[in-house]
Amino acid sequence: MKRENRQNDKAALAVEKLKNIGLRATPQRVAILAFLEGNTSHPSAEQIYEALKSEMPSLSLGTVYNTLDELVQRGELQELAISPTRKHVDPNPDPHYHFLCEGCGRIYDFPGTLHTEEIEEATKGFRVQKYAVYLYGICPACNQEDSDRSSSWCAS
Amino acid sequence: MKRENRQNDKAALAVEKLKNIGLRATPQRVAILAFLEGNTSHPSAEQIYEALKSEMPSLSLGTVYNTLDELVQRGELQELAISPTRKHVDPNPDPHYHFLCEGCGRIYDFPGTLHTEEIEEATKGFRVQKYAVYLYGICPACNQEDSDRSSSWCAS
DNA sequence: ATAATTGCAAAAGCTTTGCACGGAA
DNA sequence: TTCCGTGCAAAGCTTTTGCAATTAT
Repeated sequence: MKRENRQNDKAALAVEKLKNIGLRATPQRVAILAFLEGNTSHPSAEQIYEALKSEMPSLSLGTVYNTLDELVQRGELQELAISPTRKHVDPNPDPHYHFLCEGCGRIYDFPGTLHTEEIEEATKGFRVQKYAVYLYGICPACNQEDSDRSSSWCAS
Repeated sequence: MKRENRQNDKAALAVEKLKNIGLRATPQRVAILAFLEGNTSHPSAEQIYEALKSEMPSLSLGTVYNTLDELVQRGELQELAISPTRKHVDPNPDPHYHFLCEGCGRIYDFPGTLHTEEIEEATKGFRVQKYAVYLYGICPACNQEDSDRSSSWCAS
């Protein structure tokens, strides 16, 4: 019941958002936008498609790509080039940093703002319109696994 | 004459470098490394291939990819994911920022160091091993063109 | 000699595109 | 009713891979 309401809220929000930016509120777009609402997993198009096709079997991957493109162009979400092989999206369009764990592939949000004034003397004449900061390494969960593995390796 | 010597120097440097990192000094690798030496254009694999195939017609694109992979793995150069469609390489492996001009597609180097301590409280438990900072906007040359265009548009 | 490397071509991903049908406004 | 959006399938691009022939050491 609660879950249903949450879903309805997200769907309503999605419809609203789509109308605001001048896009038709099709079931596909609503489903995609509702899925992304408050989602911090930074999914790829494929992952969104996989997540939604059970509740909407007719959905096609092409539509996911098209919808994401529209939403990116209208500034509703940002595209991440943090993975070397796949694009991911972040429903939070505000600038912040991202961390890709090389162990599990998860992408994490980090607060952080780049002060382009710091490099202003170098950027003289350059108009910086946006930026991306990508961090790479090992997340706490995978770090833990590593120590587990080394402990057992030490103990054996 | 001078140009020839410079090329020989670069080739010699390339051979040296390859031996140091335990790779056979094949003509293909030497050509690629010599081409990249001191090159600040951040070429893609395709661009390297195009630039070299006149002087080495037998060179294949696959070899360029293989060589770049080896060099990246051994830390001799870094891969840039700044373009949404293509990977580029930078022969300078030291961390710094990059700027992609949306007007002309050129990639520029910028001095700059990310102080991960700034976000240390958020990164607690995260092991940051490397990072990338990508700036997007309009470079001075394209900016100039823009004002030229608007002036003539105003004047007409 | 021999193990690494090349070139070629095919394959693999991810993403985009074209087009006829269907549905939102 | 009109035009936008969808689904499907094909095509496009960049990158990777397999393998026989070649070559650096």
